[in-house]
Amino acid sequence: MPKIGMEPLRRSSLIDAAIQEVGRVGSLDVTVSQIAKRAGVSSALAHHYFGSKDQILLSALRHILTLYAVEVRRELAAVRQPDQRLGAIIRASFASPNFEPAIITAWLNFYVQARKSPEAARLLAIYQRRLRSNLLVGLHPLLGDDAPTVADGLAALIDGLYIRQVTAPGAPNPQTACAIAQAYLTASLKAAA
Amino acid sequence: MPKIGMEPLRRSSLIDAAIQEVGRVGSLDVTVSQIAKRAGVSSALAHHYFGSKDQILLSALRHILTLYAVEVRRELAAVRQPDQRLGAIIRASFASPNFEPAIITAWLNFYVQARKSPEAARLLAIYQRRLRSNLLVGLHPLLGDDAPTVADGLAALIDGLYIRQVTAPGAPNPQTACAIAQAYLTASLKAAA
Amino acid sequence: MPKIGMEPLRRSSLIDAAIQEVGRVGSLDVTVSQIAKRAGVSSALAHHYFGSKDQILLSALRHILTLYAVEVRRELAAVRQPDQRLGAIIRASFASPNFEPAIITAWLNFYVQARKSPEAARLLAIYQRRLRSNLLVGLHPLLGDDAPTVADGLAALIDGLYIRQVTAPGAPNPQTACAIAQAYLTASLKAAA
Amino acid sequence: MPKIGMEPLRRSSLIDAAIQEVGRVGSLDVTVSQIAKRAGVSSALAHHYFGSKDQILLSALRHILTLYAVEVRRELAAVRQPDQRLGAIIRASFASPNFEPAIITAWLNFYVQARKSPEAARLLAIYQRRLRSNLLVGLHPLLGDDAPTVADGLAALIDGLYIRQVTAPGAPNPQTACAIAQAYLTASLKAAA
DNA sequence: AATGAATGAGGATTCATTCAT
DNA sequence: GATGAATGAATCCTCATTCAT
Repeated sequence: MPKIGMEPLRRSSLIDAAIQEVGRVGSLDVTVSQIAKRAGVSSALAHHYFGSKDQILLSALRHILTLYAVEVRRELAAVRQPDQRLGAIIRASFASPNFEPAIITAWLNFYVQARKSPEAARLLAIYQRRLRSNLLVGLHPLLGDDAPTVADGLAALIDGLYIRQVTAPGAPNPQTACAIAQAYLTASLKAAA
Repeated sequence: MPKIGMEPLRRSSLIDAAIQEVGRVGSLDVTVSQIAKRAGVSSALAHHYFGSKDQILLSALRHILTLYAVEVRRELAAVRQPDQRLGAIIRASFASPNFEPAIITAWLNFYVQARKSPEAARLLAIYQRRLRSNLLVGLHPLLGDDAPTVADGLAALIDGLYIRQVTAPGAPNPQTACAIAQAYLTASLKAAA
Repeated sequence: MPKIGMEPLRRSSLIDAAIQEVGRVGSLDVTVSQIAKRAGVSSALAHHYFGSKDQILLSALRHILTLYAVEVRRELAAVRQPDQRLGAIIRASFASPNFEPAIITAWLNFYVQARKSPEAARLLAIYQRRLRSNLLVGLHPLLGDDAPTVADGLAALIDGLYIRQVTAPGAPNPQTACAIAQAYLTASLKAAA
Repeated sequence: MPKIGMEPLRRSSLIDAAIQEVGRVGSLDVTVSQIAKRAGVSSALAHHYFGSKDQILLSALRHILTLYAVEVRRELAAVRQPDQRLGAIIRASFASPNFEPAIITAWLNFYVQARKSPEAARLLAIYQRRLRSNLLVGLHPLLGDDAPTVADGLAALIDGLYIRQVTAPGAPNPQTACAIAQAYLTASLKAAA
């Protein structure tokens, strides 16, 4: 068993396991043992690699944010025209890897964790700033001074549609959710014109 | 000391204390002792009145939902014209008692709790249905078959604006948040026309 | 069982149990459970009253130092002539309550603990200062400037005789140990004359 | 890498590391990893060479006792007259290699370990017997039947002066400590005369 | 009605030790 | 010879909950 170079594999599978467990249990009240067992290792090993439960959860948060960032980058890379950037960002937010219930549940819980852990708060703030900035880049040429307000609205709408996937029974499916956000954008632009 | 009719007072102050503690700590990881201490009683008494910690938290959730329902009713009662119902509902969602950070934080945490506790899920589902139904009553005359989609969007936007108060640094203030939601409504109606 | 006013009784029996366990095991590697079990309570209760294992051990240290101080005071109170003070102090150091193996072992371990815990170091320093000061009060009229050196020697001799009770097989018994210390004093005075 | 004859070097550096760590931490609560890291090897290697943590500590104890024995032999070898043997033994006890804080702290802790480990107790007993015997050889010609008592006193005084280096703030420096022990000897002889 | 006393169950964390390479 | 990988067995500590008064 003990091969060399196990660390990255273990870290990765523990992070995955943490996200899945948070998704399964529905809260951050998961034990290190549960996470470790799902990853197929002992809880001692989890501590060996991460130092503490908090670090495991923080790494999981970082991973989730990375997944999201990857999706955004992928969608933006495919864009040819500047005015399609906004659509790309919206699509990224509803793309499948980020939109699984476990991931959404984890995300929801990390909103909570950010109220306790400064480091989690810092990471989420980075995400928030980046999203806002991305939206503004797309909105400013079209709306001028009205851009910030629409950006705030769009960000809130995306957030709301996102977490309602797991908090509101009968929430719209991903495609519909995406369409609602796109419609918000279209309507806001039309209203401003 | 043993006064008559202490029970409702005790229950009420314990519920308030629970909400404040959840708001202060930022998560449901509050101990019964913390809640009891804030309410000025022993933790044994908290159990005496509520039976368990879960029941305390559920009662707090019920209380929060009631506060919201009261606000909605108050706003709707002031409405004269049917087409002003939607504005009333939106206003209610951003009215001050519901919009304090402690309450929002508690609300956010109850979204989490609903993933673990069927009873909490049931209560939240009632709230979601009522909100949706209220919105549909106002939207249907104006939008026909498009009403459900706009209702979903509006509900999501309200939710998003709400939780971003505590999860997004630099989120719009209550008035602006309310204005954004109203603008969404206006724009959606205009776009449909 | 649950009567009122249990706290002082529990604290006292836990402290006794801690000293006995340290004496039995021979080191500070005693578990809170062992201490609690000997005191006839749960380990949770030990934590309830003391907050942490360190606090239990520190309280035990305080108790030991108090026992010693009591003995010194008792012997000094019985003294009529100033020049008998030194003999009283020496006697106190070898008096029976302080001279049980468990107590000596605990004392030895607290010397160790003082190298880790500032609070333990502080308490031991107080004991050292008080002993030195007591010795100097008696020695100064007799030896003048030579008093400090003899005081240091006497303190060291007492310490050495004390811990050798548990570290040197075949160490002199309490009476002999006491006589050795008294002889040291006599010889030092004679040598100075 | 695999060099021939690494074993004695590894063992030696691990023993040194163990003593230094015990001195640094102040107790035997040092981990094998800490010791191994200080010695620049993996903890697995430490086990490979010593078998267990206890064996590492026992070897360190043996090493300390050897250092002391070497010092005694050196001082005795330099002695010309039988009546100078006692002075030589006293000097050896306060000679620099044995008198570093880390060594003294380790020594103090080994007194503790002897209460748990029979093997440690055995080693310390050998040291105690040898010291006593050495002292008696020098004292008997001078004191006859009084020799054992003075030997016990001198041994206790040396022990006391020794450990007070690390347990009593403001303890006499090595030279003064040595002088105190010599003075004890002189005074005892004079008193007996 | 109210509480101090008490505990069982459980969780994070540490660490000596083993093993495959 | 040397080590990274891995774990079982503790141990401290917390907390919801119960109970006698």
